[in-house]
Amino acid sequence: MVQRKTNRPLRDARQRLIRASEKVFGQRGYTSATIAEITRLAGTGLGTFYEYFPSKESLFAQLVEYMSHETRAYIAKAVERERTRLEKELAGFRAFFRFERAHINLYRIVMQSQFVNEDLYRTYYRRLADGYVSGLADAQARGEVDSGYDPEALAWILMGAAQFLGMRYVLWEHREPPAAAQLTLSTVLGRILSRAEQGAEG
Amino acid sequence: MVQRKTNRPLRDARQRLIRASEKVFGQRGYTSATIAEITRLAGTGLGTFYEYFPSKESLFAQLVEYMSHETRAYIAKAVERERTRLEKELAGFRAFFRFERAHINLYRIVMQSQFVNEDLYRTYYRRLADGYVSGLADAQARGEVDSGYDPEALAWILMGAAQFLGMRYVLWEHREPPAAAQLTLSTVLGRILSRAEQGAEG
Amino acid sequence: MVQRKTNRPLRDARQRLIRASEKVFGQRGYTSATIAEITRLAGTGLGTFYEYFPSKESLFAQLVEYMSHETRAYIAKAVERERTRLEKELAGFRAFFRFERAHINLYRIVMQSQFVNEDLYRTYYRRLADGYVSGLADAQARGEVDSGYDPEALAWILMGAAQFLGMRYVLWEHREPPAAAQLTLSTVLGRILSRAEQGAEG
Amino acid sequence: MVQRKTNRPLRDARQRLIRASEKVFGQRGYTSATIAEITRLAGTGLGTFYEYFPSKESLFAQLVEYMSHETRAYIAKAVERERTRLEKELAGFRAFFRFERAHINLYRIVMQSQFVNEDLYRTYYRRLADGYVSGLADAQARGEVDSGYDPEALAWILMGAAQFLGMRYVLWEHREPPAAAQLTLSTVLGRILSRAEQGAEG
DNA sequence: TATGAATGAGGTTTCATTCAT
DNA sequence: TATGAATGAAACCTCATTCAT
Repeated sequence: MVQRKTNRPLRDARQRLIRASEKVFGQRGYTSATIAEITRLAGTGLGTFYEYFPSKESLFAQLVEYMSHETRAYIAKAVERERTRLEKELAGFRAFFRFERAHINLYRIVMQSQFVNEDLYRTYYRRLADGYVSGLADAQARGEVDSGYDPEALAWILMGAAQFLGMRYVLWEHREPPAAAQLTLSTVLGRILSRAEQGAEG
Repeated sequence: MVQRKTNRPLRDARQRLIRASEKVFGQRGYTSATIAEITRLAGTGLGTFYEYFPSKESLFAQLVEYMSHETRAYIAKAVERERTRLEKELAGFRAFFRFERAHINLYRIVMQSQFVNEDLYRTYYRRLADGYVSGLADAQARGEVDSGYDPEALAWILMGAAQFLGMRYVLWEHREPPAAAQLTLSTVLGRILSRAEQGAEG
Repeated sequence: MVQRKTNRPLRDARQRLIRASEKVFGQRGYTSATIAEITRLAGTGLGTFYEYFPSKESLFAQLVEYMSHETRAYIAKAVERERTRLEKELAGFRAFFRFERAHINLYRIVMQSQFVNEDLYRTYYRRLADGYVSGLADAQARGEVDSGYDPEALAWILMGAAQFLGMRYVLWEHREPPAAAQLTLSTVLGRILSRAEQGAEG
Repeated sequence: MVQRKTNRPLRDARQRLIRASEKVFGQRGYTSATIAEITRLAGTGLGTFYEYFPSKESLFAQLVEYMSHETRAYIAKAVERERTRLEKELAGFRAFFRFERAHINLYRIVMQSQFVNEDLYRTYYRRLADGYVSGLADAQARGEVDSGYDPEALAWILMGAAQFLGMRYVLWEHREPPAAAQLTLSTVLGRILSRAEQGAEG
């Protein structure tokens, strides 16, 4: 009852759809993004979307998962080259800024996930936090970091700092934090991560 | 079906709508929230909504604006009682957690505003940052805080820490950060905000 | 984000939708029928449909329910005027043909219900059968009808006869069964419903 | 994913598709049935369907045609062994129930055809009726059956009885009509088909 | 001959907004 | 001023059919 037109084979339709959806989700937001716009940008037919993804939300979730792995892998690689906890943290922050800058649309997607499927979002940060927590706990065990800290709380403090600096400079101004900010950041990290017991309140 | 049928002016219809929308936006999210649900909860007719607000987005924006003032006023009041910058910061963080806990729905609204109207969101944090920046700059001028810091960067670092601790404990677990986290927080703030020049990198 | 045009008040929108849907369901069939065509025929906006019915299937089910009540009420009224079981049966058959003729579209809807929601369909005939069964059992108790019959089986035999004559003449040729058919029918009913024990096999 | 990958001709692909479609049409219904599900069940590629059938509707029509021949052949064979009209009718009814039970899916297909292509359905019953009509006319000519009957009307009455008993017991309860129903049926047929002129109304 | 990726028309449903009352 | 019935744009998703391989 319904007729169709042509069907020239597609190259890499899946990749093209992912790439297009990154852009559309990132710029329009999850709700305003439409499958039609994604497929238009990808140069595929509308139905082709559903050859590769079972639903709009599913693709979105895949994108968040992908970001989760990529972010952590990228940061982990940058961190593993460093020696001290402080150096590792600094390298981690910088890697995060670089990565975010290279994937601004994907980053917006992570933030959106809060309102699409909160579990996705929590899992994203929970996993990121776990990396921090174990790194900090190790450093504490080695006597490198003040053992009075609750590693969980410190992890979230550091993630918050990274996220907000990233938002302020990378997301909003499309650049990495300027020199003054980077210097402030390293001072702050240096003070937090030294072993000296001074400075702690009662 | 059990609604009022007369046309006599509604006592505080506007306030009731705002209150209802707070809840609905906070729980359903901006997109899933419907005017119908808001008016149902407010006990007004559907059309009444448009007597007080020109659009859904407009109400949402007002809510964010409202949150912006309330948050800052609440924190400012808590802070002004304190003497040193460190005490002020600690009091500020704690006030923030309390406020967030008392207005969880409103808080979700702030986060959503990113995807409804990004300006709202930026303005919210920009204003919050401005408070921090001037407080920090004053403290630096008084020699109370390390003058090497870029106040802007430090403000975003501190806001990030507050937001993420708040998200982790208040938003997700509906409680204020536990003692260990609070202790870690005060240690961290103590180290960051002391004047001592040690600990800074390069 | 979406603007609307006008909204002249509608008279009897619900009734107009029901009437239109009867026609569209009856002629196009459940699946081919579209809400758009129903509302077009009813002269309402598309969205108006959902002011009165929660879904396409729901309206369809209501139509079948409605037919169930109407058919039985109509037949019951025709039957109650008659004295003997045979007269009642004959009157019932004729009432059925008249009713079917007056509601051809609705009748098609009943048949379709088999493939939309089988319970609807079964319930329709189950209820109709129950009426037959109790009428026949009463007549048997009074000694008016051969007590060797299984009333359930006889009910379905009679319903089948009515349905198929109705289909053959009313549905397909839009007329009541011609005289020869009516005569045959009354002969057949007469033979079946007489008390005489002759003629039974085994 | 575990499908054949070569292009060698499929053994009986056509038969396999027919068999599969029988099941899928019978269980899902015409509209809900998908070509993809049919080919999956048949173990052929999706495109292969169109090597053998020009369209979904065409296959469906073939199935109905097939049922038409099979039903009549099966009944005819059962009937031809019997002598009297009454015996033939009884044998015909029983054959019908057996056949229906063995082809429940196909039977649903016949009922659906009403809403796919009404001609298919009418032809199905028209042909079945023709068999009855000529059998009854012959019996009337031989003086075996009351010559006052309109054979056409009687044919539809008998078909209706068979269909409804079949629906009630075979389709819905997956068994042949129980003894009491069979006895009632033979009594009814016996009374209808005897030559005696008594019992007719008016 | 056999395959399955590609296609897009078409359908149902939602909901912000309007406006006659 | 308060109301809610009316509206239709817009979105997601399905699936029969085509055709390059």
